[in-house]
Amino acid sequence: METEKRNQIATEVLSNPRNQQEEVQALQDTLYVLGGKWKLPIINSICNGNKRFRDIERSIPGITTRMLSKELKEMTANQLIKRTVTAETPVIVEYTSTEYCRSFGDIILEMIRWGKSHRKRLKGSAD
Amino acid sequence: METEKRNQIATEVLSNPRNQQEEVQALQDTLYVLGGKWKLPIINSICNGNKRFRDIERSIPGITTRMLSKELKEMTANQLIKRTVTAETPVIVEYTSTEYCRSFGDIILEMIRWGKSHRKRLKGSAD
DNA sequence: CAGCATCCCAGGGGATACTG
DNA sequence: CAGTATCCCCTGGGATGCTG
Repeated sequence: METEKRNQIATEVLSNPRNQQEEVQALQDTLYVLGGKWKLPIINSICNGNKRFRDIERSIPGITTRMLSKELKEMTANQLIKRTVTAETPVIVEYTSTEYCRSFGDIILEMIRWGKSHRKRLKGSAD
Repeated sequence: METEKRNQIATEVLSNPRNQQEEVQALQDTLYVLGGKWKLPIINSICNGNKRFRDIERSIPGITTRMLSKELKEMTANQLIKRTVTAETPVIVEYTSTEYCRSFGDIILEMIRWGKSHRKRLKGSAD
């Protein structure tokens, strides 16, 4: 194996230390926005067309109403999603994704792809 | 705006409910492996060629020795990185990425890209 | 259905100090 | 340099129950 050859994620960009600082910051920014266990699954769910509270809830294994409620509120405040109330006798609330929200699409796709590729490893090997 | 047109991240795949279950699971798997504040920055750092403890530490703003130590140990156990001891008078330890580790490359790239694009928004708007 | 309120706990994670 | 050890706090997040 070539010890010389540095492990690099990308090409020239990352080899520049000056750039690396930027990269790290950018990465941490993203991690900050996406922090927590549920934001990405929620975004994913809504982007997939789920609009109603219960629908979203059911589409995400393991989430509780409390968490969904909290995140939804926070994400609405952060312009990630839009909350719309339609009827009011039996209240109908709908959540939809904003452009901002959809900007996570590629990240989510990559993560789904990764998850699929490595599913066996998660089960196969002892922790 | 077309209410008909579902917000979709991808094309045909996601429109199938059967598939969606898989996607969610895959997403959550990935989130599980990558959980926490530091794993991705650490992976990124090591993949960028940082090998020594101090170097990695310095390359990640905000991380503490404790956290780095903990994560490094865990990630070594999980085959994400490899730990090699060279000299022993002044102990020299080097961390290098495994193939498995590098499989996160695309995710990291996407997140860096996102972070760069949305930097202004993070500062511009009040939380 | 669409949530809010409460209770409660594990553990993620920071600060600081110490060792080989 | 390369960590380990403690102390300690906060909050993410689960369970459960209640309201409009």
